[in-house]
Amino acid sequence: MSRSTIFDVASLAGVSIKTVSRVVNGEPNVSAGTTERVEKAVKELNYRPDRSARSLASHRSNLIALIYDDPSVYEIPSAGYVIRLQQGALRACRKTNCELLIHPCNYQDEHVGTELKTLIETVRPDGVILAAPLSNMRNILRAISVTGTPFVRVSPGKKVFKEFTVSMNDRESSAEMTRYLASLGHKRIAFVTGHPKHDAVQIRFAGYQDGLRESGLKFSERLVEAGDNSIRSGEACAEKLLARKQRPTAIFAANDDMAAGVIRVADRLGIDVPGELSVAGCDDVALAQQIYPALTTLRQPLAAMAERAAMALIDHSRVATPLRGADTFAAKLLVRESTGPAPD
Amino acid sequence: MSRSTIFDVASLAGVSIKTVSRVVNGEPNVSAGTTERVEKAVKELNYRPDRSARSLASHRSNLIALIYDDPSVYEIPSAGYVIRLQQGALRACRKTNCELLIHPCNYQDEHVGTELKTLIETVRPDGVILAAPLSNMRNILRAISVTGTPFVRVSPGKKVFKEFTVSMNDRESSAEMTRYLASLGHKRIAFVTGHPKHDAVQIRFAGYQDGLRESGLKFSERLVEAGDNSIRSGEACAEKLLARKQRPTAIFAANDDMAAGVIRVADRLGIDVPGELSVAGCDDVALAQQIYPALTTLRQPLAAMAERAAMALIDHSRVATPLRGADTFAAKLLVRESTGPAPD
DNA sequence: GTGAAAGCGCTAACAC
DNA sequence: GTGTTAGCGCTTTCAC
Repeated sequence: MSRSTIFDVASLAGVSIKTVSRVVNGEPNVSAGTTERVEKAVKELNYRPDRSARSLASHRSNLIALIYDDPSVYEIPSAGYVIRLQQGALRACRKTNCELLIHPCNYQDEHVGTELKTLIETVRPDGVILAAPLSNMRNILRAISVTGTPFVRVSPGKKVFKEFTVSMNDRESSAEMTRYLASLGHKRIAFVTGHPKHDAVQIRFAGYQDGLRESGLKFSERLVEAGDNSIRSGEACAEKLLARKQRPTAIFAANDDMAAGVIRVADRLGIDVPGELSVAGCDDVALAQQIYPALTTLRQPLAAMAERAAMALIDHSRVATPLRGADTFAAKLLVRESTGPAPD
Repeated sequence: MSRSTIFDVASLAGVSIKTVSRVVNGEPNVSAGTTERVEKAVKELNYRPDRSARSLASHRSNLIALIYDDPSVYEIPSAGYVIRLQQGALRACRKTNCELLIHPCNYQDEHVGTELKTLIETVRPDGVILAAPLSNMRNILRAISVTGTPFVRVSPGKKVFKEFTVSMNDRESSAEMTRYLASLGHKRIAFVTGHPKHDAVQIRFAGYQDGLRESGLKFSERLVEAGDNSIRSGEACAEKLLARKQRPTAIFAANDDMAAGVIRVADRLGIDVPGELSVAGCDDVALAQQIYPALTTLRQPLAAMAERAAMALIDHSRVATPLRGADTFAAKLLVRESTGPAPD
């Protein structure tokens, strides 16, 4: 059985192909009776509009491209990050009959810009979702801009471009976490900063400082160590922080991996978590629930963010809704086992 | 600047559109000089063939669909599994100018069949990659079969259908792991079976028995416990196995999660791994390297398998190469910290 | 409210 | 080797 076309439906329903097109696309100006007959014919013939023909005629591909940094298979955090982005974007695509094209790439590659430009010119998606850390990089943003394809940035740290952006309220959430720790009685709350290139993670540092201030604690550089987002760097920072004579009673790390590193070191040093030391992270990666004690952390609503991004792009391509400004999503503070009252 | 079409290239190069088409598609029967002029024009105009027009005319979508069970975000093993599949399939797609469409779905949903049928009829991919555990399920296989779209099954346990299949040599590899444990001097090697619906995992049990036989050890049902692939089930099995008076000195689990559960229980019971008990898993999920001691395991070359699957489908769609039989990929035995010589 | 006609940009089939 | 001609199955435009 070869596929039925719009002509088959039209002749079965006794109408013109244009009317079928109207019904199929939910356009107005079709009488109820006609609509019904057409729908019956569609069902009877198991008719599905041909994507290619539709795209060719309408100049819309109904394709959304999701671009992200290629996760190393063995870095769970990235794998989970990517999966959540995909899940959110797919949700929007399914609602709207779009398809999602995924494109992992290496943000350190000096040719990414060209690669992405070629990709977009070849595929011609209706919109592009650019996930962090790619969404911060000027060379990448520029390469995509020149194609003229609408794009949305997910979790960019700085709002350098004017394009639409979805992000978590990193600063407020980090302040909230800090206040939460202070509310447990902690006075010496340390912070482990993240990779300097990862802006979102930098903003959390500012939030930490806000939180201290709001809790009436004062900031001290002796309570800050610089990591690079890796577990190992978290360990290194923890070793320094826990070697201080005035050792912190709480450590808040700019991401979960580093927080996991902190816990690991505490374990090695025989420091009880959370009895003697509270540890908090950020991101709620899968690891956060696997380690012992399970990590108190902030969950970035990534799927919701990606869904919003995809939806905005699709709307924009169909009804030309504007694509500017920023949508902020509140992080959720997940209290688990790694935080508790400050020791006396 | 609006996109240039094949006509623009043709007129700039002073040839017909058919000649441009020939050059762009690498078809024979074009003189070197003409080819050169056309290529120059292509470059000058930054011409990219339009996917939709091409698909419409050629009846090929240049789309490959990758279908897999939707990973729960917090189950790392699945996230890593999916990412590896995607990476492999994408590799093949990039080499061949295809695009990859991903479609996570819930294999327990009673309507998956219909869902996938609709997906395929709507998208019309040139081929479908079906990953385990979906690749075993008759209702799903049937739904895809009726669409007539070529498909490849990844890691199906049983070879029920005649379609092309890529898989790991589960049986041989499990036998190898068992022989490896025996070679360390272990006499009582226990096995934790996996979810009865997950066929690949079942075959490992057969491989375990092969390995015992090949090592001159005899099989005993008292050394087997039935799990369901979850960490928790691994813990339950370990509790039973380690409660035996004649306790095993090695436990081989049909997947890594269950092996992790075994290690967790050993830890709780104060049994040293690998001093008093060797533990081995299967799959090399991310978790395998995160736990302490790091898990000795078998790595399924998922990315290579998915790449092969995608490549086979693309070849098939372009040059009608047959799509039958099975490709087997050897697993890699990764010796890490959880296995060691048998205690005296 | 409905329809006719003209493409969208390419490939396929065949002619030269 | 190269060109001509017809579609592919839809949307768009405009007429009624």
